[in-house]
Amino acid sequence: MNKTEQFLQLKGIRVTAMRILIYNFLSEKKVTVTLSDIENAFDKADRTTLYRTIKTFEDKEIVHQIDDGTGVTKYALCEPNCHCDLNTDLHLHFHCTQCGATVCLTDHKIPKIKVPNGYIAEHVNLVVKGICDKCSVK
Amino acid sequence: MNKTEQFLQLKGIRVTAMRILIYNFLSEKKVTVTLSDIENAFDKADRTTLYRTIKTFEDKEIVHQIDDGTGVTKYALCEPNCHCDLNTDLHLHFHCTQCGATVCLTDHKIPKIKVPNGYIAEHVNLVVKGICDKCSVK
DNA sequence: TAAAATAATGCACTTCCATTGCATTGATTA
DNA sequence: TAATCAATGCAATGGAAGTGCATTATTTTA
Ligand SMILES: [Mn+2]
Ligand SMILES: [Mn+2]
Ligand SMILES: [Zn+2]
Ligand SMILES: [Zn+2]
Repeated sequence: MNKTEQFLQLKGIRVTAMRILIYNFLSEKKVTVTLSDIENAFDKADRTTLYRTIKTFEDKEIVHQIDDGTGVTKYALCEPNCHCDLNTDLHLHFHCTQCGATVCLTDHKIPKIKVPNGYIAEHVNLVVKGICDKCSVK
Repeated sequence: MNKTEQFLQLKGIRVTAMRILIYNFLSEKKVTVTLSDIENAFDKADRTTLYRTIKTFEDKEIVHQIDDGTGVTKYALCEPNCHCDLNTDLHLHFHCTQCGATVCLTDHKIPKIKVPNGYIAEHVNLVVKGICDKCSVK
């Protein structure tokens, strides 16, 4: 049993071929991926299975969702010390309008946001759009 | 010719019955609205017309879009000194998870966000989720 | 180990929202 | 008034997310 399999088991989910494949696919990626990206990478597999696999990963805090405003949900592996559940230590996300890539800026935390009296802030989503490092040097 | 009609003409679009109605509907609202909200308010009108009216308003910077992460696009009238085009003076948006309302916090500007070297920030979308003032007092 | 229980997968179908083509109606201008 | 151009209405499309149910695989337990 290798690292990936051990990790999945530790997270309390059954270790299946599909889950290992998807997990490894995500860990090789430097950027966030959509369900379609996964579909294209595993065209033999059914979309529903991929969809449910990613949902399971989400539930178990293996991946987190990113809503970058493009209308398509992006996913990325959580960092070892990620606390998606607690909504603390939230990093920001960057969407490149040139190449379309969305990346986690894991060590750029979201600053404290002030809200008016009476409002209770529970969660913050912050997406910066612009040109990424790879596109800006071209 | 009243205020609304003058305003629309000033923005360089034809003054039609539908546009006046939708503009007034938006200006009476304290919160952002969805296309469905407008549909429900004007059930005699065709959805496409409402859709295109709001798109025209957007192009002419009469309204701005808000993506609050619910998956449905919200719209709100721009403030008199709104610069949606320049991406300057961006205010933040608040989405109440209790009543579902999304509001513009027009005098809560988005703080300067640092991005890594090589990245060029052009636009920032910031949505705070939580409990709004009306819901928190209940 | 075999049977029973539980979870994962695959297929078909649905829902929701955004968007477009095209014909028609209405407004503006020459 | 006729010609022109924009707004409206209808029908259809497309993309993405989500669900019900039968089948297959994995795990439990007797
Ligand atoms: Mn992230
Ligand atoms: Mn706003
Ligand atoms: Zn890029
Ligand atoms: Zn509320």
